[in-house]
Order: sequence, then structure tokens, then C-alpha cells
Amino acid sequence: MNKLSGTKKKIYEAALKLFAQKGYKATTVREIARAVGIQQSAIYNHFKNKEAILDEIIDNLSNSHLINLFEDKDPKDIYKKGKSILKHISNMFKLISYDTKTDLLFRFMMQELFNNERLRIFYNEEFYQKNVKKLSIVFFMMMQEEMIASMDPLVLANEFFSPLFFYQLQIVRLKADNKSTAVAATLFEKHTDFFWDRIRINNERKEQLFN
Amino acid sequence: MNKLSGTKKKIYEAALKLFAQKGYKATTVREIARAVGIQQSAIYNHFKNKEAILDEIIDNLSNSHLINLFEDKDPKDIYKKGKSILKHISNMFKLISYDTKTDLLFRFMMQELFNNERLRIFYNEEFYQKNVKKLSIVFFMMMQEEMIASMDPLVLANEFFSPLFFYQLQIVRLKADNKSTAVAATLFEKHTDFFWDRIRINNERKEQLFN
DNA sequence: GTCTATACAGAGATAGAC
DNA sequence: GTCTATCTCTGTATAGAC
Repeated sequence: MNKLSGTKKKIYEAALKLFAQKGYKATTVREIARAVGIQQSAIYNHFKNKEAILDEIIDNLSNSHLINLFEDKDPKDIYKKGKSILKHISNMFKLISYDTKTDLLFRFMMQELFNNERLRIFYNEEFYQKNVKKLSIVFFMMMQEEMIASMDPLVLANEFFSPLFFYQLQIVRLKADNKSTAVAATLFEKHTDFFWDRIRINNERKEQLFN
Repeated sequence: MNKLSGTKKKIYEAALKLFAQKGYKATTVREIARAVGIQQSAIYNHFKNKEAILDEIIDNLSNSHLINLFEDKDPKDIYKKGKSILKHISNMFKLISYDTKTDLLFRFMMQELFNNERLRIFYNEEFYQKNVKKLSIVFFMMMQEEMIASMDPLVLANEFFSPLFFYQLQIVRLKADNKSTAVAATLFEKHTDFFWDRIRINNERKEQLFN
């Protein structure tokens, strides 16, 4: 996507912004053109039609930070860091909520989720399943090393993931109304603290386990 | 809303269904009329215009089960039930996800959240704030009675609420593709178990507290 | 209150000159 | 590759007969 010609990239970015703000259907080709600074018909030199712009945006979601919470790190390498890796992931969610570009992608995704089956497939496989599975591997390894209490890793992964998603939605929603996000933003860290304290095996409990 | 004349109610319900499925903008007045079985122009005998239908739907959200998780019970009366009240709320979320009518309202709400400021106000005040505040009162009372560990009740309320919301979204999304919701449905209960076990003060810990 | 007919505006897309 | 002009279709809304 970064290798597109100047105008095509401008169209892509203007469209993404408008789709995220008003939705795909409510956005007109004329509006996109106006945002880019060209005539409406010139759009068709770069995209076959309006839907082709939408498709290109969906195609490119996979490259975004929205889904790469682990930044290609292998869960098996990072679980040893314990709480700090959870802090890191939690912080990724927070950064994404404030990053102007990724914020648009998230808003676009939520906006069109029920209108586009390809998008739902992306959401399910790349955004949800992939991340939750990686998380559950991390938790599974932590259990084996007796860093955390033993329970269903997949449930644990869902429990860790879901509040982060919710708080992200909160931030993006509040930003849509130019409201303060300060309180919501603190919840990312508080979630990790709360969660880790719940599952960790501290010294006392560890002694109990081995006695 | 239940006191509307026959046709007006039919229009309302057909519109809600279509708005929830395809979004407000993508739904045409003709489609609504076709679903009701009347001519497109006849709609205007019952609603001033298309937007008036949308407004009426938003007005009526407050009457739905979507927001009345507590069914008008006073938090101060129910906290004593401990875990079972959490189970009850968790189950309400699950039921809502499967109830055909409330499911539509939820999907409609998520669909139009970023397109309608009034809807965002409703979401924030009625769906989120109101329920989370009631929850935090419940948790606060539980803390005072030393049923659960002492911490910020509002954080706790958010931590309990957010996975329920997320799992509800999962169910509604999966249903949109006619996929199985069995696994996702189990997460409601597992969440409550996980959560309660985290915060409750069991006998051992209680003894530690008092010694 | 519903119908047919129609007005009117807005949207997506194409043709052809430059 | 961009422009102007235009086509065609679709959508909202109104008028007026029944």
C-alpha cells in the first residue's frame, strides 16, 4: 500500500478517513474526490469503482498494528517476562486507541463489521482468534512454569483480551465526541494489575502448593 | 411504542430489522414498505420522513431489556446474594444475545454507534454508565460486608462488565454469519466464575484478615 | 390510509477533449 | 491523468385520486 502512486494513496487515505467517520454507504465518491482535491471522475483512473476502494482497505488491514499485538514475537520466547509482557500488550491497545491512523482502522472495522462479510472474517481470524490463541500459548507456558495458577488458557486469554477491546472502543467512541478519555485510559493498566494479581502464584501460595 | 396503530408498528419493526441488518443509510424506504406490504409513499402517512423512524427507534431503546440489567432492582437490596447476583447479570447478557428482539437492538446500536450522536449519548449514559454505576454500588456494599476484597469499585465494575459486552458482541457477530455460538456462550459463566474467584474473600483469607 | 404518478436531488459511472 | 459533460439509476418526498 505504501508503494502506491501519489494520487492513489491520497484517495485511499481520504476514503479510509471518510469511511471511518461516516460509514462506507454514506460516503460519496464526490466527497472523497473533494478531500483529495481532484474531480470525481478522476477517482476511476485509480480504482475500478467505489467498492474497489473498500476492498483495498480491507486487504490492507492485515498490515496494520491493529492486529499485530505481538509484533511477530513468538509467544514461547516472551512468556518468561511474566507480568511485563501483559503490560506491554495492554499498552499496545492503549497506543492504538490514540494513534491517529490505527484509530481510523479500528473505527472503520467497528463501523462496517455487520455490513461486510470479508471484514467479519478478518475480524474473527486476524483480530480475535489469532491474538487470543497467541495469548493462550503465553498463559499455557506460564502455567507450566508455575508462574500463574492452572486453568483453561483459552478462557484466560479471553478474559485478558476482552476488557482491552472494550476500553479501546470506549476511547475511540469518546474521541468521536471530543470528550475526555483520561479516565478510560487508566483502565488499561488497572486491568493488567487486577488480572495479574488474580492469576499469579505468589510466594505464599507457592509454598502452600509445595507443602 | 406498543400502542402504535397496526401499520405504524409494522413499519417500526420492519425498519429496525433492516437497520440492524444493513445499516440505516443502506436501507431504503422502499425496502421497508415492501417488508410491511404497502407502497413506499404510504410510509409517510405514519412517519414524517425516514429519519423520524430512526429517531423513534432510538427513543425506544430506553424501554428495552438491553439496558435494564437490574430490572429496576435496587443494588442495595441485592448485593447480599453475592455471586448469584453476578451470575444473574451475566445470564441476562447471554439471554439478550439470543433474544431475537434485543439482539436486533444491540446490533442496531453497534451498527449506528459512530453515525449518530444521540445514539452515542444513549450508549454512554444508559447502556454503559448506568449499569456500571449500579454494579459499582453492588461491589462497594460487598466490600463493606467483607464479602469481597477491597479495591476500587468502579474499576471492578468495568472489569466485570467489559467481558460480558465483548462476549455479547461475539455472539451477535457469529449469528450474523450463521456460525455456531456454542463456545462463545460458555464464556459468560466462565467469566463470572473466574471473576468471583478473584475477588471473593474465602474462609482462609478471611482468617488471615482477622488475625 | 393507501394507491399511482411524478418531481427532484444525489449518487455512481462513462465518454471524450486536453 | 485530469477535466467537463452527461447518462442512468436510485432514493426521498409530495400531489392528488380513490
